Amino acid sequence: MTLAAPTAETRSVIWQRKTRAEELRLQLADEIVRGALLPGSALDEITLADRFRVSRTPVREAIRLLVASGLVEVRAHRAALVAQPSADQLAGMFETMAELEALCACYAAERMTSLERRELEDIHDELRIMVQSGDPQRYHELNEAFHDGIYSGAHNAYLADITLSTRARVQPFRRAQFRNLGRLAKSHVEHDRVVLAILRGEQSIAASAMYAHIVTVRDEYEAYSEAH
Amino acid sequence: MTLAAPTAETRSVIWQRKTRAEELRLQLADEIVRGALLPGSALDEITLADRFRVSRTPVREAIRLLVASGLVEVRAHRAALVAQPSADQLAGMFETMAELEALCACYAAERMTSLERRELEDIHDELRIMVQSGDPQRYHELNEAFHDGIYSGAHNAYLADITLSTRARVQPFRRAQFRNLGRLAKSHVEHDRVVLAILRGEQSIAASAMYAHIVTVRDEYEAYSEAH
DNA sequence: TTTTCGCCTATTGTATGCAATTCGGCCCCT
DNA sequence: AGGGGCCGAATTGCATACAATAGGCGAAAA
Repeated sequence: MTLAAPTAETRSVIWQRKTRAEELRLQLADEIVRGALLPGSALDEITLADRFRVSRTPVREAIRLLVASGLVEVRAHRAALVAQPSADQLAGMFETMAELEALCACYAAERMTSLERRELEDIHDELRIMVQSGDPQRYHELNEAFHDGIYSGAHNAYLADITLSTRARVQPFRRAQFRNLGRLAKSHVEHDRVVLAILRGEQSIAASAMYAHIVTVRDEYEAYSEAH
Repeated sequence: MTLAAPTAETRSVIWQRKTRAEELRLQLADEIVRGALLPGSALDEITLADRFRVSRTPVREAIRLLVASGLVEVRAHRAALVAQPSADQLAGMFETMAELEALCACYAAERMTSLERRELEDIHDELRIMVQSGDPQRYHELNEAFHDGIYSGAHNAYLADITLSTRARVQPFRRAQFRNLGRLAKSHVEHDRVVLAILRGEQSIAASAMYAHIVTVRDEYEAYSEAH
């Protein structure tokens, strides 16, 4: 979800190698995940084409790519909409995400190299500092890196793909969770259990700890959601 | 919105409601999964446009939809290719599929309605007959219905989606498995264990039985693959 | 006043033309 | 003779024009 460093030089190179449709896809996916484009809002082709200074063709291609990834929904002859799953669908996504993350943690405990384990521990330590300094934005970035590290540590590219994709699809519905500093501290305690189990190679403990962590994340979302 | 009766007239209307790109997507996905389009083969836009009597535009859109679903790969200014995962990637897909199917079976054992359980049993019984009559094509269709029944019985639409999608992506690499009549009988015995556990509501047994079933499917593929 | 029918407009879906880029082949140089 | 660079043909990427469709709006009838 992170874009390349925005130097003028690399941007021009990347721009020439990648197609405009691909750039648009990344940009739109980022805006949806970050919440700049809210679920249910319409993706008007002409407006987007005008905004990005391209024709409708690459805009349409980008939208089609996003459709299959689940972030966008279309009906024939209607504007594309940022996906707005029902409560049931969202519950299923959270449930599945918990299982997938737990599975990644299980495999990670089994398969991570010692280098990967050290890197995970480093990120975890940085997160501990963030809890105290209380920078939600930076915490969020490190948290993503933490989970990404576990995905790749599972040594299963396909599993990592669909887990990350699931996380992205759920992300628009849990943006406000890191405003609460108390949540950060609790989250770190949960991470702690996961890291300990992974470092020790305790697969089932890693899985259940991660599952519990995701369930807590879901509960926090639901509590926040009910209150607003 | 109410759906009209499926007379020839309304069918033509429905046909016009869908877009050509969507039709193409379904057609191409079917050909890829069925093996008419082999992994690694090029999807030439002009050839496809000519074949389906449309312009390149809907062909391109269909390809973009398939790209995001993982059945097709593209590089800028190169022809799209039917996805050809490496041995490692394929192994990861099989491993993930086993976990996802096991998870579906677990939830199905917990959540299936009595009607769903009866329908699953019916399909299972039909499969038993197919094993004896030995119609591989019909067996394949019923087998798909069997697994689909478990997916929907899990009562988690998102999990069902990604499991089905995973199955589709792996399908091109296990087409020849039902030629072997002995395999059909063994497969049915494995199904038997799964069905029994689901009907009894034994979640963990259902999951492990399904996991074992998928692992066997993978092993059969690998044996076949090595021999050819 | 309400409901229904039909036209109109705004937006999406498709076709086509042109630009950009890749790759194969040829030529030249060493 | 072999390797590297350059040019051309073919294919994809993008822009624009046109067609088709769904929903809005208004008028007319109940």
